[in-house]
Amino acid sequence: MVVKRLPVYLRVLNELKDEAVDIVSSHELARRTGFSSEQIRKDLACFGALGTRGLGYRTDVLRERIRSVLGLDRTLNVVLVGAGNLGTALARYTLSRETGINLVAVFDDDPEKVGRRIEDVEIRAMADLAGVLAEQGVRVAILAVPASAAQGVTDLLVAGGVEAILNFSPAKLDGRGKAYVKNIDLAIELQSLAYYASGEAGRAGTSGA
Amino acid sequence: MVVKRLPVYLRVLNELKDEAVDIVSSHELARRTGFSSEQIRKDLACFGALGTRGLGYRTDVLRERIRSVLGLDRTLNVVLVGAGNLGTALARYTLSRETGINLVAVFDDDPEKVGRRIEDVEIRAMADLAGVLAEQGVRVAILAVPASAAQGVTDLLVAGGVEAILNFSPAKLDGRGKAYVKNIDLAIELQSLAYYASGEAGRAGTSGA
DNA sequence: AATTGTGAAACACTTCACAGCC
DNA sequence: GGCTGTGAAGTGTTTCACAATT
Repeated sequence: MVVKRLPVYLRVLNELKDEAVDIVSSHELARRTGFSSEQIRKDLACFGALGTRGLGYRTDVLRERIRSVLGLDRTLNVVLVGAGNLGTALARYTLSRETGINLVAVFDDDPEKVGRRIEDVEIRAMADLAGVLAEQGVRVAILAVPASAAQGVTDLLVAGGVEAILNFSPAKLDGRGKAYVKNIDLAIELQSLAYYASGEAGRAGTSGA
Repeated sequence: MVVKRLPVYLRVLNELKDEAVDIVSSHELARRTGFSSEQIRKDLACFGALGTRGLGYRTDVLRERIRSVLGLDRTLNVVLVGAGNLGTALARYTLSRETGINLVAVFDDDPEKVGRRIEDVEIRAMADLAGVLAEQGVRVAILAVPASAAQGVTDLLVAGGVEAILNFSPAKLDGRGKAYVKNIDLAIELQSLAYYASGEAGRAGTSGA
């Protein structure tokens, strides 16, 4: 799928911007991303011819185009639910990097945690969730709650208008036909690694999620 | 790819074990995993016919078979490099769950952190890395260091015999033909979500990594 | 000469359809 | 009747080969 590669292009384009490189070829992008040059040309062609034959692609044009396609040219308000170890780390990670993503609030149902801050974002009670979603026009959420609570929280998020959920809990979630759910299950990733370390797989630098 | 689904089956089989269910059909597995029943039968058939026609699969047999295929029937020693926010959270996560994975050590190059403990695992200096890898027969590593350090650490890990690396740093890593590298880039996942929240994508519960 | 853009071929993965079995 | 196992068809993605452009 194309969309998984776009943020990779964006990362490289940001690096190129720092290096003050104006023009880049699909071959150079291939070297830096690990994708094939043909695939890169196909990807880039699919949102309008941008390159110049014999020369390459203008980095600034490409960067803005990808940001626009991803919707990162508009501010993206995100909430995180679950302020445990993983949730807190994810919050700090999101806040610390220039990803174009604005974490507006963190929620947890533990009264002990409510009122604390992660950097300058307050941890709020679940009761406030619907209000914040509506007020801030939040359409993306990160979920880092126990599996048993995951579907319930998902339903609250969907009811509040959230359209995309990044789910770190080990549960199969139903977006109720309204939200896209992307699962990242760390236990699954670790257990998959066991397989690759057992010697069965081909040895190659593979670009995962 | 089959191997990404095996840990999902394993999770469901563990749930079924808790529920004292002895036999399960591909349809029930489909309901619980979100995969299609045909796909499940194909997956399970690929490591030997295990089901009984008209009945289903024996959960205990299936569970042991999958654990064996994944290599989880043998103890899997894992190290983690990088004890920042994310690394620490990953360490706690790995230690807190019954994943069949044994975190033997955490490494960091910050002298401030060396000597501290995460649960009962000590944070050690990078200088100790090669020794621990050899002594404990470590073949899997988790990488949560800044992008700039990632390839250097990868080379140390590969030199020490590591065969699979779960990489959380935003960098394309080269396993030098010896190690399988699986990337999980949180920034990429978040930026991809922006796309799905912009209304371009079909609305369905999608099972990601 | 170098590079993009793209139809065609190759490949991988998923779904369909149904035979075989309990 | 219900379920597994599987060849065949379908679908989506990647690679190949090369024409078109600067």
